[in-house]
Amino acid sequence: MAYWLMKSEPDEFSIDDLQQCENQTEPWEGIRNYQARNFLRDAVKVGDTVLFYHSSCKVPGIVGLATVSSEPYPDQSAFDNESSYYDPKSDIENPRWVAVDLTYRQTFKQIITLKTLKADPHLADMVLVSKGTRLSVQPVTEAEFQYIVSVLAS
DNA sequence: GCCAACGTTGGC
DNA sequence: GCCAACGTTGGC
Repeated sequence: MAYWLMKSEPDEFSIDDLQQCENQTEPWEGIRNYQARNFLRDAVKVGDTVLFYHSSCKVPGIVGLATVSSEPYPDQSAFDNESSYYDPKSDIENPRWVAVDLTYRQTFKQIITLKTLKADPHLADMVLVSKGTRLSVQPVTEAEFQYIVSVLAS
Protein backbone atom coordinates (compact mmCIF):
# COMPACT_ATOMS: atom_id res chain seq x y z
CA MET A 1 0.00 0.00 0.00
CA ALA A 2 1.21 3.45 -0.88
CA TYR A 3 0.78 6.89 0.65
CA TRP A 4 -0.10 10.14 -1.09
CA LEU A 5 -0.68 13.75 -0.29
CA MET A 6 -3.50 15.44 -2.16
CA LYS A 7 -4.24 19.14 -2.07
CA SER A 8 -7.62 20.79 -2.05
CA GLU A 9 -8.71 24.34 -1.54
CA PRO A 10 -11.09 24.16 1.41
CA ASP A 11 -13.24 26.91 -0.10
CA GLU A 12 -13.83 24.53 -3.00
CA PHE A 13 -13.81 21.16 -1.27
CA SER A 14 -12.72 20.63 2.32
CA ILE A 15 -12.28 17.49 4.37
CA ASP A 16 -15.55 18.41 6.13
CA ASP A 17 -17.24 18.43 2.74
CA LEU A 18 -15.86 14.95 2.06
CA GLN A 19 -17.12 13.72 5.42
CA GLN A 20 -20.60 14.98 4.61
CA CYS A 21 -20.80 13.41 1.15
CA GLU A 22 -23.03 10.43 0.53
CA ASN A 23 -21.11 7.36 1.75
CA GLN A 24 -18.40 9.87 2.70
CA THR A 25 -17.09 9.32 -0.81
CA GLU A 26 -16.64 11.77 -3.67
CA PRO A 27 -14.86 11.93 -7.02
CA TRP A 28 -11.51 13.71 -6.75
CA GLU A 29 -11.84 15.79 -9.90
CA GLY A 30 -10.21 18.75 -11.48
CA ILE A 31 -6.57 17.69 -11.62
CA ARG A 32 -5.19 19.57 -14.63
CA ASN A 33 -1.50 18.91 -14.31
CA TYR A 34 0.16 16.10 -16.23
CA GLN A 35 2.51 14.93 -13.53
CA ALA A 36 -0.31 14.75 -11.00
CA ARG A 37 -2.52 13.08 -13.61
CA ASN A 38 0.14 10.47 -14.26
CA PHE A 39 0.31 9.61 -10.57
CA LEU A 40 -3.47 9.23 -10.46
CA ARG A 41 -3.56 7.18 -13.62
CA ASP A 42 -0.51 4.97 -13.17
CA ALA A 43 0.41 4.70 -9.52
CA VAL A 44 -2.51 5.40 -7.19
CA LYS A 45 -4.26 2.16 -6.18
CA VAL A 46 -7.50 1.29 -4.43
CA GLY A 47 -6.84 1.15 -0.70
CA ASP A 48 -3.98 3.64 -0.74
CA THR A 49 -3.94 6.18 2.06
CA VAL A 50 -4.18 9.90 1.38
CA LEU A 51 -3.01 12.79 3.52
CA PHE A 52 -5.67 15.42 2.89
CA TYR A 53 -4.07 18.86 2.55
CA HIS A 54 -5.78 22.24 2.58
CA SER A 55 -4.10 24.77 0.30
CA SER A 56 -4.68 28.42 -0.62
CA CYS A 57 -6.27 29.18 2.71
CA LYS A 58 -5.51 30.97 5.93
CA VAL A 59 -3.64 28.06 7.56
CA PRO A 60 -2.42 25.59 4.94
CA GLY A 61 -1.62 22.10 6.18
CA ILE A 62 -2.62 18.45 6.52
CA VAL A 63 -6.07 18.11 8.04
CA GLY A 64 -6.79 14.38 7.98
CA LEU A 65 -6.85 11.09 6.13
CA ALA A 66 -8.79 9.59 3.25
CA THR A 67 -8.70 6.32 1.36
CA VAL A 68 -8.56 5.85 -2.40
CA SER A 69 -11.75 3.93 -3.17
CA SER A 70 -11.81 3.54 -6.95
CA GLU A 71 -9.67 2.80 -9.93
CA PRO A 72 -8.87 5.86 -12.07
CA TYR A 73 -11.62 6.82 -14.51
CA PRO A 74 -12.13 9.71 -16.96
CA ASP A 75 -12.68 13.02 -15.19
CA GLN A 76 -16.25 13.93 -16.15
CA SER A 77 -15.82 17.58 -15.18
CA ALA A 78 -13.53 18.04 -18.18
CA PHE A 79 -16.51 17.37 -20.49
CA ASP A 80 -18.86 19.79 -18.76
CA ASN A 81 -18.72 23.24 -20.28
CA GLU A 82 -20.55 24.59 -17.24
CA SER A 83 -17.72 23.43 -14.99
CA SER A 84 -14.76 25.57 -14.07
CA TYR A 85 -12.69 22.46 -14.78
CA TYR A 86 -14.00 22.22 -18.36
CA ASP A 87 -11.30 21.36 -20.89
CA PRO A 88 -12.40 21.43 -24.54
CA LYS A 89 -9.32 19.43 -25.47
CA SER A 90 -10.50 16.43 -23.49
CA ASP A 91 -13.18 14.42 -25.25
CA ILE A 92 -15.10 11.32 -24.28
CA GLU A 93 -13.43 9.23 -26.96
CA ASN A 94 -10.00 10.20 -25.75
CA PRO A 95 -10.12 11.57 -22.21
CA ARG A 96 -7.18 13.66 -21.15
CA TRP A 97 -7.82 13.82 -17.39
CA VAL A 98 -8.61 11.20 -14.77
CA ALA A 99 -10.23 11.17 -11.36
CA VAL A 100 -10.37 8.68 -8.49
CA ASP A 101 -12.90 8.40 -5.68
CA LEU A 102 -11.80 9.35 -2.19
CA THR A 103 -13.46 8.09 0.97
CA TYR A 104 -13.27 9.99 4.22
CA ARG A 105 -11.36 8.30 7.00
CA GLN A 106 -10.36 10.72 9.75
CA THR A 107 -9.95 14.37 10.66
CA PHE A 108 -6.95 15.18 12.84
CA LYS A 109 -7.65 16.87 16.18
CA GLN A 110 -5.67 19.80 14.94
CA ILE A 111 -4.25 20.79 11.58
CA ILE A 112 -0.61 19.90 10.95
CA THR A 113 0.40 23.20 9.49
CA LEU A 114 2.73 23.76 6.60
CA LYS A 115 4.83 25.78 9.01
CA THR A 116 5.22 22.75 11.29
CA LEU A 117 5.99 20.46 8.36
CA LYS A 118 8.62 22.84 7.00
CA ALA A 119 10.31 23.23 10.37
CA ASP A 120 10.60 19.49 11.08
CA PRO A 121 13.95 17.94 10.12
CA HIS A 122 12.29 14.51 9.83
CA LEU A 123 10.36 15.85 6.86
CA ALA A 124 13.08 17.80 5.10
CA ASP A 125 12.82 15.55 2.04
CA MET A 126 9.05 15.66 1.70
CA VAL A 127 7.93 16.62 -1.79
CA LEU A 128 5.57 19.14 -0.22
CA VAL A 129 8.34 21.19 1.36
CA SER A 130 10.92 20.84 -1.37
CA LYS A 131 11.55 23.96 -3.36
CA GLY A 132 9.35 24.88 -6.24
CA THR A 133 6.94 21.98 -6.08
CA ARG A 134 3.26 22.60 -6.52
CA LEU A 135 2.07 19.13 -7.30
CA SER A 136 -1.49 18.55 -6.18
CA VAL A 137 -0.99 14.78 -6.07
CA GLN A 138 2.33 13.69 -4.66
CA PRO A 139 3.89 10.55 -3.16
CA VAL A 140 4.68 10.32 0.53
CA THR A 141 7.14 7.75 1.86
CA GLU A 142 6.09 5.28 4.51
CA ALA A 143 8.56 6.81 6.97
CA GLU A 144 7.14 10.29 6.38
CA PHE A 145 3.59 9.00 6.71
CA GLN A 146 4.27 7.10 9.93
CA TYR A 147 6.03 10.07 11.44
CA ILE A 148 3.23 12.47 10.53
CA VAL A 149 0.47 10.22 11.84
CA SER A 150 2.16 8.80 14.94
CA VAL A 151 4.09 11.84 16.10
CA LEU A 152 2.56 15.01 14.69
CA ALA A 153 -1.09 13.98 14.63
CA SER A 154 -1.26 12.41 18.07
C1' DG B 1 -3.73 41.05 -3.72
C1' DC B 2 1.21 40.25 -4.74
C1' DC B 3 4.44 37.75 -6.97
C1' DA B 4 7.92 33.87 -7.40
C1' DA B 5 8.22 29.69 -9.36
C1' DC B 6 6.47 26.58 -12.48
C1' DG B 7 3.77 24.82 -16.44
C1' DT B 8 1.65 25.36 -21.05
C1' DT B 9 0.96 27.28 -25.57
C1' DG B 10 2.01 28.37 -30.02
C1' DG B 11 4.72 30.94 -33.56
C1' DC B 12 8.71 30.27 -35.96
C1' DG C 1 12.30 21.74 -30.87
C1' DC C 2 13.18 26.64 -28.98
C1' DC C 3 11.65 29.92 -26.26
C1' DA C 4 8.84 34.15 -25.31
C1' DA C 5 4.55 35.15 -23.67
C1' DC C 6 1.03 33.92 -21.02
C1' DG C 7 -1.49 31.28 -17.31
C1' DT C 8 -1.61 28.99 -12.77
C1' DT C 9 -0.39 27.71 -8.13
C1' DG C 10 -0.21 28.75 -3.63
C1' DG C 11 2.31 30.84 0.33
C1' DC C 12 2.57 35.08 2.35
